[in-house]
Amino acid sequence: MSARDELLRKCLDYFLKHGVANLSLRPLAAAAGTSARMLIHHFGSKEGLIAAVMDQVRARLQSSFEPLITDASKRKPGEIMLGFWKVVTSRKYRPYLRLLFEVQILALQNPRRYQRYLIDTSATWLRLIRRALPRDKSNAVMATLCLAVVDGLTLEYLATGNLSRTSKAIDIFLTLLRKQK
Amino acid sequence: MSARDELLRKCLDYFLKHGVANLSLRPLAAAAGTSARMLIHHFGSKEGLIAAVMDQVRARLQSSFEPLITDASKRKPGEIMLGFWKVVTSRKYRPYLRLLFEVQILALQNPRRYQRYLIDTSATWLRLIRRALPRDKSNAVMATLCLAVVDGLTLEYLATGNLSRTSKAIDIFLTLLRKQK
DNA sequence: GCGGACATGTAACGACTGTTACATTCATTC
DNA sequence: GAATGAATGTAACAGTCGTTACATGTCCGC
Repeated sequence: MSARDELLRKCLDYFLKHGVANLSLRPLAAAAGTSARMLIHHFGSKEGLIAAVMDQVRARLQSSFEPLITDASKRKPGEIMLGFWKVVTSRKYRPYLRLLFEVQILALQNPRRYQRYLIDTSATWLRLIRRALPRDKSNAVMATLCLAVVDGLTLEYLATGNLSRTSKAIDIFLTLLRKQK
Repeated sequence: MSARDELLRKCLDYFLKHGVANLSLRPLAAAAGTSARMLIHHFGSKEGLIAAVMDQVRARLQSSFEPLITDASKRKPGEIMLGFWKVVTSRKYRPYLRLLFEVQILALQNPRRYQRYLIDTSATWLRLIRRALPRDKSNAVMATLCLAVVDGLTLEYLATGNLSRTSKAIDIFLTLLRKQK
């Protein structure tokens, strides 16, 4: 593993802990056991560093959702949504989701700087959900609703830490979906 | 209207445009036609300024949702949710919602600084929705779900600007709710 | 042993940060 | 009319920011 990769890993850890909104090179460098000088040297600029780290975030998340994607055709929609919810609320991925939401919100206020990190986020997830739903004319809208439910409940879970109530809400939603047919 | 109130109004406008994450006194002062010196003089500190502005945001939002709250008992749950959706997606309130989401996300990474601005946000809305739903044992969880739907769809709407698709998703959700009974 | 590319440390640059000291104006009150 | 206190302008403080110039070290191919 190259020195740059090692550094990238430590930077990712720091991002997951401290977010990206108020990121400052010197404290990050100190935590990673190096200097701001070296961060710029390896990543070109602060922008480049953020891009590299966020690419890493996206890669890790995508690999985590890969099983859900590949097995999508063999499962019921409800199972897939529950699978999503399990990953999204696991302690391991909590900081990742926090980071994703942070970038999404920052992009709302500062599109020029952050919007590029959103390219895949919403569209990819929407596409995935659409594949798991019946291919009728309401497919796109229904996928929008399912994504919104997971998003909204994830946000509520991150804010309050109340896993029980939010998980029950997912269950109710899946019940509504079943009764619909 | 006192000079402070006038200043506060201009600061609020600036917050709605530029957010709070990367707020800097000097550009804000320039936009408000004053100096950083005077901002500190009137509000004590940057912290005090943010608190004053966010209080203003909360007050304006609450007054906007007041009709929905007072008439809640006379309407069907679906109507109330649609009313919420109308307010939340109106051009006028778009920047307010952006700001609210921003503060919520910032609070996730920096609770000490921002959590106080969240005190009412989630709990108040949840309480309101609960009052509009049947008082059965699933009341709290159902309210959680409804709030998450509005939250998730609002976020999607803010990010993509696609009002048609997100509005249709709300409609589908309300249809699911009606079929449930 | 030598040269050359790369890694790294030190220190600094200029810009920007919130905040404050000092001076001045202005209106009001005794 | 003098005095007092608030409003405001100017300039600076000490600190942090991303970035860079310069020097030193370190390792590899020849």
